[in-house]
Amino acid sequence: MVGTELVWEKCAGLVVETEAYLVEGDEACHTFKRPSARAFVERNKPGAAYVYFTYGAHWMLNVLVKGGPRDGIILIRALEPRRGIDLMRKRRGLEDVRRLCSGPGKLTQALAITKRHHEIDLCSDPAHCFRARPNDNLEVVADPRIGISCAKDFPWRFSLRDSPFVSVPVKRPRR
DNA sequence: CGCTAGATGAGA
DNA sequence: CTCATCTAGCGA
Repeated sequence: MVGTELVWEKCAGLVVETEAYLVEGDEACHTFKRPSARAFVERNKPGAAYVYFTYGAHWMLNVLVKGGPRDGIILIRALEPRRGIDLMRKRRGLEDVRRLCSGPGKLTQALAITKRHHEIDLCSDPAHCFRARPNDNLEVVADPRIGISCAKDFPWRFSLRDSPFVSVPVKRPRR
């Protein structure tokens, strides 16, 4: 998904950072402890939006993927704003383009994503979808997930190499 | 720049 | 009680 364009009504941005959560056996995935999350996976097709509220303040946008034992939920963590930037600025109350969508809670605020988008199909609505883009030299790096308190070792945070739009800069080896 | 505190609501 | 976060406020 990194490198695709997330289209959201009047706004759009390049996906530059995601995190993968595995439905089976991943302690950090909602399905590990929540029957409601498992029911969501059961009743939905791949491409369904999984939107939830956390820390009493922030919405998180996730996408359901399916592949048998590799069923998963992908958290969209950061975007490089491409369209509707002034609208994003207004919603965020910020000017700096790099800070508009550089975090999972920031991008939902910039795109006005809330509970009402939970469970919508992101494969059938042109106003809410991921568009493939021609990417010639796309370099994606994998690192440990951040912001979680368990299963920290899985290197399932994926980001566009050297993107200045990610949430937390990827640690680069010194040279 | 880095660090910390605290807001705030839903699920279990 | 925990939590896949963010920002203001403070100090260097």
